[in-house]
Amino acid sequence: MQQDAAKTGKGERTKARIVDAALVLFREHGYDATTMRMVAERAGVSLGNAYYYFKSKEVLLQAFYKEMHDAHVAASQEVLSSSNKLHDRLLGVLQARIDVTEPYRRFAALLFRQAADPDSPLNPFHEASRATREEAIQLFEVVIEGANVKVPKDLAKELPELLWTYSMGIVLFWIHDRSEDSARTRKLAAHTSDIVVKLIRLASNPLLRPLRKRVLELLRDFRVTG
Amino acid sequence: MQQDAAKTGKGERTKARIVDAALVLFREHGYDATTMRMVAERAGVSLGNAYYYFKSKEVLLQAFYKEMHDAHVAASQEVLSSSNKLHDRLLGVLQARIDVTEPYRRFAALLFRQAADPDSPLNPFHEASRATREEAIQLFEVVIEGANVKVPKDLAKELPELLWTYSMGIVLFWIHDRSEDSARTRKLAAHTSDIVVKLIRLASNPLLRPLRKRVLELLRDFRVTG
DNA sequence: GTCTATAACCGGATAGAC
DNA sequence: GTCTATCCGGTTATAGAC
Repeated sequence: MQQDAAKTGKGERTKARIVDAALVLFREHGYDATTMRMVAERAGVSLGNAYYYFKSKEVLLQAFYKEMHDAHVAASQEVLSSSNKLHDRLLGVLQARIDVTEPYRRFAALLFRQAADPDSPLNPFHEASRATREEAIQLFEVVIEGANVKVPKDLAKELPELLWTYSMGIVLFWIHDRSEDSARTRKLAAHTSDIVVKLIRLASNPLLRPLRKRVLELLRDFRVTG
Repeated sequence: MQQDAAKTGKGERTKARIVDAALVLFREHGYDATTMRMVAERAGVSLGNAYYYFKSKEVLLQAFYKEMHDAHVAASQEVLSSSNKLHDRLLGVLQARIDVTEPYRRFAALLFRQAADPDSPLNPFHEASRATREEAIQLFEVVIEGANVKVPKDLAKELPELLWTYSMGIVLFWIHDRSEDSARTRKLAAHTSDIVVKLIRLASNPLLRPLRKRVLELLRDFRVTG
């Protein structure tokens, strides 16, 4: 938490060495085949020492997740700065994620599995991962802000989180997608993003205001996240 | 696979003893705290023997899942035979599940976590669990069949699976729900089931036929299940 | 070929000395 | 903060009984 920018403490460096070792080994052998003993050895520390810094093997995955997220944001910049069409922007961000995470599909499955566990720190609804989640949602705020669409204020407020949820659905599909170069997921993203944009327009229709109000209220009331 | 109805083979009985032991211990101590050695001892078999019948600790959970499903179907019968209103029937089935599974919320989380793994036999999209999944979807077929609603044929065909998916969403919420007696989930089910019924009516509107067609086509094309 | 038992392995996790 | 030694439990190898 607190940390001198000038001299990075010894602990910090050791910790970084362990993370680096884990990332390399995870990439090379996969999560299951990578043992904590291997991680410790590569990092040049003892097994017990590795556990001093990381309570479990599982939490080492978080580092991996963070890395992927950063790469995703970077890869999204191109579309986001070149088009103001909602559909292009949304689809572009989805495609960027596939591009970036494609080599790590098996990993993503692990992350997803853990995320499904209510008690896991990786759980996206969990307090511990609030920051990560909010960062991910922010990306969709940018998607909307830069698009030339008019949506009712009430909907606009919830839209980023809704789109994030939608994108999580795409990820879920992708995890099960065995097609070459994730072609099926790419197709799915292309088709559904178009529909999502249409649904946003539909939901913005004044005639549907009562239903929309109700759904949005529900979302607020039952948001799992505090 | 093949098995005489008359004399249950010795193996069958041993297998049953192991499942029974596991279910009791899981209920009593939870999944993690229950060791395979405990299960074996309680079943009166050796550890190796338990593994002869069950390839892993994980597959023992399937027995638990099956038991819950059967109980859910049974508990659903009351509403299904007493009302022909779609909303009542749908909500009734959702409530029945909460009633039945309430004591096992922590378990359900484990099942869910495993189900999220593409390679797990518990994965609802996995070939191995096709039968279980179809059985679950069938329940929603009954929900619709006995209801006095008119929906376009194309939608009717997909509706059971759609409702099943919706119900899985409720389960996901429930897993994270820490409220007394799952009160929040019950409220969520009540509110959303009402909205779902309204959405079905909306989607049945002739004006929305083109969009509906498109969404349904998408569902068919991208069904994860073969 | 169907079933059962014993012993060992392996790796995640912890205790406690320095 | 770091190490060594150890535990613990899922899983496997293997040998033999029915």
